[in-house]
Amino acid sequence: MTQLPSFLDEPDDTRGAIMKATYDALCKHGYSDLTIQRIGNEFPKSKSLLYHHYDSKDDLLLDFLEFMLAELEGQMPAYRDRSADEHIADIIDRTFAFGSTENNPHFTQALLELRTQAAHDEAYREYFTRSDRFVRKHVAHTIQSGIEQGVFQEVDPQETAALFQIVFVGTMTQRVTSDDDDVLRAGRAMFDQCLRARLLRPE
Amino acid sequence: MTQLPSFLDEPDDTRGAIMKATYDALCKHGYSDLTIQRIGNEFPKSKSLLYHHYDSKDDLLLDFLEFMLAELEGQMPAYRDRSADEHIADIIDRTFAFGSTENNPHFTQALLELRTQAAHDEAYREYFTRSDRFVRKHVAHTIQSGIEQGVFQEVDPQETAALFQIVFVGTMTQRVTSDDDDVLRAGRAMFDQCLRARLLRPE
DNA sequence: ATATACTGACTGAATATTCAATCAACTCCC
DNA sequence: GGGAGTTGATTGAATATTCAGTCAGTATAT
Repeated sequence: MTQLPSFLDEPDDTRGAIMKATYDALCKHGYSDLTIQRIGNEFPKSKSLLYHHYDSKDDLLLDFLEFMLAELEGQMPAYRDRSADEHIADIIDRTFAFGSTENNPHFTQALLELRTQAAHDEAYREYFTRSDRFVRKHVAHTIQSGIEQGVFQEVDPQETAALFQIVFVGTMTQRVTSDDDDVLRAGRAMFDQCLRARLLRPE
Repeated sequence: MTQLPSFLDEPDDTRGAIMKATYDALCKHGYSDLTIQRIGNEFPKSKSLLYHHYDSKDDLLLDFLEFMLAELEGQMPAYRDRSADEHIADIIDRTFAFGSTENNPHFTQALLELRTQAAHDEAYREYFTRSDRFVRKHVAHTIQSGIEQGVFQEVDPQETAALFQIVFVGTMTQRVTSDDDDVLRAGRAMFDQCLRARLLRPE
């Protein structure tokens, strides 16, 4: 039942099709073995067409990165009418479910492969720095609300969000690069306990 | 003052020299742009010699991975005669210092680049799965001691070690792939607080 | 008929790998 | 002790493959 992310299913426009092809090729071969040829192979149209829509391989991949980050940010759950602790619980759920067998493991893999390029590529690093900030702001804001609502103790929202960020990328990296599936389950259990101990207001 | 890791300084044997050359080339160009030619450029001897010692590029890189993991495991601080909470504090220190500007940022970068290959390379994944287990066992053992010594509350050592693992890879990934240097500082502050709240026995 | 989407064949550069040939050291026999 | 054979380290040049990018031209839709 592990299917293609919906946002890539049956793309109608050419760009969508190219994104899907890139996604498939990236998952199949990994970033370091990702070639225009291989993207072309996953693409219903011809390889040359890619150059009709993009100036270069770099150009294409940068657009793909933008596409992926937009999707990631779009997955951020809306605050809506829940209480802050329910919302935080949801975020934790999603953090640890991110990339699990039921939920697009390949999306996570692709994202990590892109992310690692940031080690050497200035442009990539800027994208991720920006995207991280967006996510952290969202989390910090939720924490802040929780404090105001009186459900959380008085913690520093920025620092808390930063820890969430670290745990998020840690989960992602761990899931994609290790076979040991118990680490995430166990780590989450302890993370829950720790957060409860520090964050939740005793009733 | 950010110098070469000592374990790569002035290698006397050929293998050591190849490892150093590979390390240098990897840091300089990144995994996806790592070529035999470039390794050869960092190598005092000729490029062809690499094939005398290794069957293929893959073969060489796999040996390099083994080399790096051995080094990583060797960096694990010894328990010695300290109390468990001092030792844990040391581990946290090292976790968040890992790859910081003073401490071989390139080593961390290289390690992450290798690690990401595990996403689509079975052999790499096995190596990291094993290495992770080694580190977790060490941490779990320390926690266990702490509980027996009465300095820690009764937590599950496996779960605690798992959280350490996630935070460790998260720190590593974050440091290498983002420009925002405050995340680690802030995340650590909150992690300290959370751990204290859950782990430390109130005096 | 014009522009836009699209294709398959092609190219030069880069890349991994191989090869034929030195060279230095070591062994073994007399 | 010294020559003859063996082995491993080393090299520069050669080979086969892969890759990003181009181009001349075909289809298609307006």
